[in-house]
Parts: sequence; structure tokens; C-alpha cells
Amino acid sequence: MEENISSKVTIKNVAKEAGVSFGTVSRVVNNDIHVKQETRTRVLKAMEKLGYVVNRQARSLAGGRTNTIGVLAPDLGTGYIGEVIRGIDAELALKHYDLMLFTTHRTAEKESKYVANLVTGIVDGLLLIVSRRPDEHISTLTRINFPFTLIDHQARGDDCPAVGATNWQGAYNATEYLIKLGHQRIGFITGWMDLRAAIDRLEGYKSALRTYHIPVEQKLIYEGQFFQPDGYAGASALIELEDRPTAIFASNDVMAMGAMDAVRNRGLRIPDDISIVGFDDIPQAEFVRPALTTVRQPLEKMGRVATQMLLDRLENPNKVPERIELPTELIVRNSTMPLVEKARSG
Amino acid sequence: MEENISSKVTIKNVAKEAGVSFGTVSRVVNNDIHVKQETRTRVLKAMEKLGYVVNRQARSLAGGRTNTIGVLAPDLGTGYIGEVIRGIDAELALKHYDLMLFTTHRTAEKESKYVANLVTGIVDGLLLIVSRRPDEHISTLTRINFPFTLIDHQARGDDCPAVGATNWQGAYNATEYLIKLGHQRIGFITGWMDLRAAIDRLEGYKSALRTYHIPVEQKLIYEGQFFQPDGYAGASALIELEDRPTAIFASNDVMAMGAMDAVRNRGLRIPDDISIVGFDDIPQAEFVRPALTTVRQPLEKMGRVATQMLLDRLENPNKVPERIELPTELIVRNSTMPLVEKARSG
DNA sequence: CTGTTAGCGCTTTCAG
DNA sequence: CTGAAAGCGCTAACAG
Repeated sequence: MEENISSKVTIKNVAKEAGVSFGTVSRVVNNDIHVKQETRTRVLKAMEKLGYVVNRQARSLAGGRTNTIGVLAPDLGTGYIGEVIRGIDAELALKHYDLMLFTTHRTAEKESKYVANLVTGIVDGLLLIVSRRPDEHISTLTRINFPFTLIDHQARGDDCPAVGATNWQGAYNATEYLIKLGHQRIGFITGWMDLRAAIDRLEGYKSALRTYHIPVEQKLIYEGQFFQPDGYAGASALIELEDRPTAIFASNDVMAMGAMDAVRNRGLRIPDDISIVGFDDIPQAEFVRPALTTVRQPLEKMGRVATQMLLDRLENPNKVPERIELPTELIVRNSTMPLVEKARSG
Repeated sequence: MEENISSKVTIKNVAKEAGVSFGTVSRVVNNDIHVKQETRTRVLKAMEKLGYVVNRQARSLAGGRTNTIGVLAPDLGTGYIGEVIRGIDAELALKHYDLMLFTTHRTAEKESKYVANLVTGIVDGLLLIVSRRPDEHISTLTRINFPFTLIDHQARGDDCPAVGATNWQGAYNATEYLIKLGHQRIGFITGWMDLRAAIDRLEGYKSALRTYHIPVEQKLIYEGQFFQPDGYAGASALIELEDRPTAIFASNDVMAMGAMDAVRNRGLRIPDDISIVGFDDIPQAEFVRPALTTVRQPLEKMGRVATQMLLDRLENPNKVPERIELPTELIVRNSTMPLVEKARSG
């Protein structure tokens, strides 16, 4: 339909210009040692003169490496994913790899399409930030032995390369912190329970309660899906309760912010009437008012580490896949405070 | 070095399975009309059974369309670019195109490499968010007649498809607003003056001053490069002045935030002692305290419109390139207030 | 050290 | 309507 390109300099043009066979040019391009220095410079000069650039597609079709890593992300929408990608981008740049990013919009269909596509050689490896259980991809990728790493996603049982954070511990610590502040009735808003991370956070919360002999009440647990409206709805429901919680712990920052809105809309103050804790420590957490107390995931670092693992795997294809959990950290800001008895009785 | 893929279903496998030639399979894949209905369904069934997926590289090598748009962005770092990309992503998804994103890290070298690479057919069109003057790319792309659109970047003189915002008007309005608030001494921190947008903002500021017969003082203008530290340094310098300004207008939000830090570090209050205005309205502008008064660029919309223009060009290759300027809008928040005489004399 | 020769998977003529 | 054949630009043996 279209005949766009008119100035394509190919390996053959260069070969003719340099007076060698195109096989030799290919060797020069790929830094093959078996080329006489003199020939090499001649070819290099021809390339320079003609403005030659390798054609990625042709190269990968022919089976060569592309020096490019593909990244699959659900979207660019949340601070959370952006941070991870930034880490990946930085690390890849450092190692002189190119980054090719695709967004899946959380549809299984697109995910599979991209996985199937990229695997055909257009990239050397894949970094997956998936929003759902990636079992299908994992088995595909594992079967064909294609290098990849999962980010923030502990598949259950399988052992595939992945990096995540200590979700359980982070949730435990945050809950414990609230308890030590005097809170006994702590509401919890879960993430999407299909994700291991969401389950772990809930379990961390429950464990902390049990440790301090506080009963786990089902009605204090609201099931969300990691989106802001879930936080709003969850907090609204929690506030309606007879004996409403004095603190709410949301499974991510976005939901925590939704919860803050809900609390304020009921005319309650944060943290005076209700303390709020989030999870992730996305950039906005610091700027929201009151600044959000939250469990920091080392998002950028997760991206970096995942990238390192993948690149490492590319070098040593036979290494056993490992799963890394990076430590989380409680960041105390202004959305939490000790439980004031007066406030409760008032 | 590596022999990864083992399960590649090609057009030939499908052909054999369906008992047709692979040319016919290609026709089916490309929705060519010249295939008997019966044959088509048979091929479709075979594709389904084998789990066939087209190979992008092979297709584009052979000259077909890829249904993919390439996006070149300086980085994923600032809220500004993220917003634009989100717009692109959304619009592309809507039109069933795939998005392939590359980051250039503001290096001319990477920019040219990617441009040269992508142009070989791996994508059907290019969206450029470049951080420097893209003259070189423009001429390359124009010469080979490759579809592209520039975002937020008015190259001077050339006429190539681009979308930007009304920078001059936005700066004029913001300055006028400060003047009407009673401010006479208004500091200005410029962006990188190699960019047309930066120049236009400065000119808008100057014009507003002139309209209200306020002298343009060179020492009130600090030259920055759009980075946060520039805002800090600029505000610091401005505050040091004998007769320091009562308001500071930074050419983007990031610098405005740097300026806020500087002002506070000198023990001055915002907006009581100094009003601050930014430009862009990145998401953080709303959450910073005090919330930042700023000139909103319709960032996401710019991404969308640029995408529409590009896609449109893909359909009608002969349309003349247009340049669109989307309107900016002054968003008044809490970082500005009327000049209080008392505050000045005190 | 260098040239030659197969393809990689697909689109596109060109013949039937 | 369908098959056959010629590449797209490049890598990777295989001969020299």
C-alpha cells in the first residue's frame, strides 16, 4: 500500500562500497575477530560514509541477537508501575541494552499476543509486570526456554525467576505499628486476591493481630482490587460499622488515597479520627496531605534487580532460576497517630 | 550462541495442516478477498489448532504493515512525559494499534539510532517526544517520507506535523493574573532556551509586563533548563536580589517545586511572602503544599491528538502536515495570593 | 582471513 | 481462486 522508505542502506551497499563480500561486512558489524584490521577499517569507513544502520528485523529473523529487552506492563497509569519501569530503563541503559515497552491494558489477550510475538526473536529477553496470574505465559516461556523474569509476582509453587518484595513482613510491621499506637480495631482493604502479593499482605495483617491477641474480624476486612474506588468504597463501608475502626490499612497507596477521600467526606479527620496506612510508597504518598504513612516497596530497585537477573540469565543460560524478595520498609508520615481515648468516646 | 525457540508455528505448518499452499495462508492472514470461503475456514481452523501467530519481523521485512506505532520519549521520569504517553497509549489502544516505546535518555545518538531503526519497517509510524531540536530527524523522516508527528515541539520555520500548546498565551495569562493580584516585581525562571516552547513562555511573560507598563528587568529573569535544581537555584538567586520579587513564575512545575523549596529554606512563606506559579500542571502540582497555581497544558490530550494526526496521515498519506496548538488554562491554587502591602514593608 | 550459500517467515507478483 | 517463486536484510555455517 505504501512505499515509504527510499534510503535504505543495506549490508550489500556497504560491501560494494568497501569492495568486499557482504559476509565480511556482517562480520565487522558483529565484531567478529576473523577480519583483517585493514579490511575492517575499510568496511567501517564505508559504513560511516553510507550511514549504515543494522536492520533489527532482518537480524533477528536470521537468528542473531537484538540486544533489546522487551518489557510488558499493564499500563503506564499508576505511580507504582512507572517506578518499576524507571528502574528497568536505568539498568538497561547502563548495560547498553535497548528497552522495548508494550502495554497490555490488563487484557489476557494482549499479553499472550505480545509474549508470542516477542518470543520470535525480536527481543533477547522478557521482563513481565503482569497484572494477573501469569501461569500460562510462564509455562509457554519455560517450555521454549526463553529468558524472562517476573516482577512483583510470586507465582505459587512454580519456580521461575522472579523478584518481589516482602509483602507479608511489610504488612505485619505496619499492622504492628498501628497496634503499638494503641489501635485495636484496624480495618483492612485487600488487593486483588488472585495475586499472591495481595494474599501475603492480608496474611501479614492477620498474623500481627494474632500475635497481639486481637481477634481477626471478617467484617473489618473489605475486599478490593487495588484501584482507588475500592479504597473509597472500602473505607466508606468500614466507617459505617457499628463500632468503626480507628485505623484503616489499605493494601496499596492508591486505595489508601481513596480511603482518605471517603473518610474526609464523612467529616472525619485524618489522623485524629482515623489513621490511614498504605502500601507501596508511590511518589504521591509523600505529597498527599496528610502525607501518607505507608510500607515502602523498593519499586525502582525491583526493576533494576529484575533486569540484572535477566541479563545474567542471558549470559549464563543454565543458571537455576532464583526468586528474590526485596525488603519492604515502614515509612511513617502524618496519616497515623496514637489512638486518643478522648477521640473515641467523643 | 543460543537456541531458544523450539515451538515456532509458521505459515508453512499451517499450510500443510490445512492442505493448501502457504501463499493462501498468507492471504487468509491478511484478509485478502480472493480466498474461497470454505478454504478460508479450513485455514482458520488450522491456525487455531496450531496456535499460529504472525511473526512481526518477517512480516515487516517482507514489506507488510505492522499495525504498530513507535514512540520515542526522552525518559519516563517526569510527570510531564508520562501524561503525554498515557494519552498516546489510550488512543492507540482505541484504534487497535500496538505501542512500542523507546527511551532515548536525551542522547542524540540514541535518538538517531532508533529513528533509523524503526524506519526500516518495524513500525508504521513514529511519535516523537524529543528533548532537543529534532531538525535532523525531521529532515530524515521527511526525505524518506515516513509518517511521524512531533509532540510539544514547534520546530521553527519547517512545516511538519506537530502538536503543542499555546505557550505564549499561557505565560501571558499567568503573568497577567499575578499583575492583577498586585505583583509588580515578578521573577521568571526560563526553560531550556533551545526549545521553542521555552522561548514562547518567556515572551508571553514579557508581553504581559509590557501591556501593563511594567519594565522588563533582565535581572529578574533566570535562565534554567527545566530541571528541578534550576528552579531551586533560580529562586535562590532571585531572593538574594536587593529588591526581591514578590512572585516567581517558573517555566514548568518541576522548577516551580524547586523554587518552593528554595523559598522555604530561606524562611519565607508561600504564598504570604512570595507567590509561585508553575507551568504544565503535572499530577503532583495538585498535591504539593501549598497546591501549585500553574498553567495547565492538556498533556494527555496532546498525546491523543498527536496520535490521531499520525493515524490519519497513515490513512491519507497525501494530506498536508498541520500543526495544532491546544489551549492552555490557568489553574489557580494556593501558591499565589494578592500582594499585601504590609508584607512588603515588614 | 574472506567469499559463498542457505535459509529465517512472510508479502507479493505472476501464472495458471 | 490458488500455487509457485522471488526476494526483504541479515546471520551462520561451509569452503577455501
